[in-house]
Amino acid sequence: MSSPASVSLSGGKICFNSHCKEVIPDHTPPRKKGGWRLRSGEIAELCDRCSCAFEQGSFCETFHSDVAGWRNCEACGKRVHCGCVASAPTYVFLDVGGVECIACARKSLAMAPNQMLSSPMLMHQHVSERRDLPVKSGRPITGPFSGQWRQAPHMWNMTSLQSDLQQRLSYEFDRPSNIEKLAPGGRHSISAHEKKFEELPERIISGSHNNIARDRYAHGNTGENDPDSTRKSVIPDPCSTSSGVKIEAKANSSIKLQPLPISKEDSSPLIGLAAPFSSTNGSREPMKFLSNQPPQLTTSPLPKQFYPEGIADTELQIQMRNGRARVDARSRTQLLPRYWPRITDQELQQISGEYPSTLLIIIYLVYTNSVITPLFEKMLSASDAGRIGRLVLPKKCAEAYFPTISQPEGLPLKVQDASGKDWVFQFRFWPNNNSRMYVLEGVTPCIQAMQLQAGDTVTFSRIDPEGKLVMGFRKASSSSTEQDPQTHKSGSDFSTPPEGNDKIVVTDLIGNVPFRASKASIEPRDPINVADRSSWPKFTKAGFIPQDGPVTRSLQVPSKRKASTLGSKSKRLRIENEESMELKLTWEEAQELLRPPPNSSPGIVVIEGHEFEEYEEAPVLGKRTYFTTNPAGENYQWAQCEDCLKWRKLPIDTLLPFKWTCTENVWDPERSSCSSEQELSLEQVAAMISCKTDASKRAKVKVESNNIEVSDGLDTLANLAILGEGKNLPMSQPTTRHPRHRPGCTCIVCIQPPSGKGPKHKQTCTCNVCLTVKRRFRTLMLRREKRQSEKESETARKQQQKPMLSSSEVLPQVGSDPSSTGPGDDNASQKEIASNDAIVDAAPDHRRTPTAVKPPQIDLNIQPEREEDPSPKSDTGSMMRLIGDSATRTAR
DNA sequence: TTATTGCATGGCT
DNA sequence: AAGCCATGCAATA
Repeated sequence: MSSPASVSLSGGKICFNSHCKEVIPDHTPPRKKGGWRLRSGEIAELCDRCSCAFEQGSFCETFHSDVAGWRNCEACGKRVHCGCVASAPTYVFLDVGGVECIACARKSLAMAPNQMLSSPMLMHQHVSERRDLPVKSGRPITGPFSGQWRQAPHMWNMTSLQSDLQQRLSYEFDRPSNIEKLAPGGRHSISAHEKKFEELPERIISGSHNNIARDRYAHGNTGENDPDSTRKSVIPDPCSTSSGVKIEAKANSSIKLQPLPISKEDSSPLIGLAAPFSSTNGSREPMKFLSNQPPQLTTSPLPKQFYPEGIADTELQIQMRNGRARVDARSRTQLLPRYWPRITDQELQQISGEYPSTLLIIIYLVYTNSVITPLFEKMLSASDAGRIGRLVLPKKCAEAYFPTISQPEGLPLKVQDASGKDWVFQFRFWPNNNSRMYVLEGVTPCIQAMQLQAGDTVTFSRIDPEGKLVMGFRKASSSSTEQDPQTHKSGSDFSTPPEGNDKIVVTDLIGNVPFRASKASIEPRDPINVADRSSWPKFTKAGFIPQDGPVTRSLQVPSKRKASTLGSKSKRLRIENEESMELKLTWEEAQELLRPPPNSSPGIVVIEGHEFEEYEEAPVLGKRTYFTTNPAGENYQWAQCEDCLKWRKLPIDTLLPFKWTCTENVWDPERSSCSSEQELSLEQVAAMISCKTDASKRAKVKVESNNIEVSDGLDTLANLAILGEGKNLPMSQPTTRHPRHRPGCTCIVCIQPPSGKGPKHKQTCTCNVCLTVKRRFRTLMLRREKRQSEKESETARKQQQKPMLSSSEVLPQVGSDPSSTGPGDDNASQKEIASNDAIVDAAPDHRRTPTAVKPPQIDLNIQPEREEDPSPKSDTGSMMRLIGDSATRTAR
């Protein structure tokens, strides 16, 4: 059975279903999901009827009802045909025996993300079957971490941008209705399909989190049972609205799972994992994952935390610790997002592209013996970092994570810093407007020891079960030139853990994003072989070097009130920018991948003076590809198979569906199967992507006010390509809600296209912004052309002479080339391809043409103007003006 | 005079 | 419009 379907006498293929025998006409295109996956990697070809049955999950019911192997789901009792390949994706095994149908498994999965260790088929299906879940309107692109933890390892491994985006666009998470589901049921066994884990340490593989989970919940599954919880436990059970899961782990081969509450406004899970990591050279590096999906602040009372009144002693805290993390999590959801310890989507993508989540957990399992709960972080204000020595604490954070204090004098609080040194701060408050203002007093020595300044971020975490508070920090990158590189690292850089401490010494468990920096220290390797144990030590060998985007510190260190106000403003502006950038990344990613649905052209809507493509039908997500030009000048694009992750060379004008696989490689029959080898080695492909990556790095957009560097979305291979280069990676900053758009706003909307204030975008810039702008431009030009054709016969005749409106007609001042034969965007991209002989990140666009021609030089740096310019030949060269003009007309 | 403390103010979300 | 919080500032040491 090497081929999905045998060939019938009539030339057509016979349905793979042995009970069917129906002939599949030759002209029938292969169904993407028509059948199950064969061992060869191919998809069993079924006739329409069988294919439908398979897709509807009724295949075995239809054809195998009288065959042995049926069992009942342990949870719902539904019949499951075990042992049949056709049903393999529809159930999972339970450790405790028995099976669970996919639906029930999914529910469990929603609450126990470590079950991503389960069948990848399950996960795959899980991801792809989320249409049943509501998608929040208005925020189609959900939080960066949405679903990431629940992806199958292989999904992570092949996480390309589209995978991530697809998930974000396609589904949200189940909201576990009760936490008890976690304890029973058992961990799903590791599927035989998932070869990646065959090499995993036995202690990990064999370990079951069940015990831990039971332990966790037996110990006090909620704060309600905690002694300290009586202080202020008026919070409803968060599980009723919880959707997130926090992962905790022990080195003794177990994982703790803790659902984290998500506010009702938030649909994404809050997933936290913090893990010190010890590499082979003995250094220890923490890791963490956190959802950075900002939840809405709720108005419910804050849950009280674990510290009893007036107690800051670690030993005592231990006694109060049972089940606390859950309460913590509940609290966190009510904190302002800006205080969330976080990792950005981009970082996660980088991480996920390189190291599947499971690996991270495993690494965590192997090397940690503590559970780390990131609590919150705060960017230091000038006041915080000043000599007064008072660190203003976000009220909700203080009330949620620090001991309750009833007197303004507060109590001493012991916090361990990155070096293991204990600090004692006075945690107190001031009455303020019928409220309280919480501060940590006496932080100056600590701040100075950490060499922190305004703009840097301090982080607070907790080590369980000790309950030890740990304080880390993250330097604002702009200080990098001012400081010793050694000290510029985050507080979690822990090359020499204190001796005699059996526990992992937690340094910065929140603010640091180890993967980001570790990336620079990772040697390039095959991202597919993620289970290769030999590659683990490479993971975190070097210290973490925060790569925060440059921040204009001067704006944040005011000395006078006036300046202070400026400082305050600038901090907020900075947050805006940070958020903008984060949003921008997402937006760019989306723009890059979204395209009009088939047989439909986008409309244009103008929002606050900026136009957006509007699709009557849902836009299509396309697969991200990379364009290359070989030495012979031939243009290709490269795409990665969704299944086997191999890279295939395709014609340049090919438009790929989001989930594209080798079987759909009709352009190269020899490589139309996952079993066929890659034309180029991963290294070679990576090298090409590297070219692109470098190029896009050079073309990064910077926000004027703080010079935050923005990276385009990196996908797996791009990650691979830049690994080991030792280059600093940009890091997104904490974000907050998006502010109103105002003059001077540098948010994603207002900076589109890149304004003249910031770094100029070159004509050859292939950043997402530019590509999108070009694409919009082309779209609008085409629309304009169409309009003109309809209204003016004379114009129509001209159009007939030049079937495609040359950009030179619209922008004669921008130096179009007479040889231009296609839309400007295509030309622009092609020019770069031709001139650079390198891969160009191709914004998916079905109008792309393979013809390499000189592009019209669209000025990407013009200042957006909102006034309508009636003249399409405005000498401003402002594409935006043109677009705006066109858009405005279109909107009419 | 300087540092510290406690509270008030006002910008901002 | 309420509340947060960055910071000013007067009182005090």
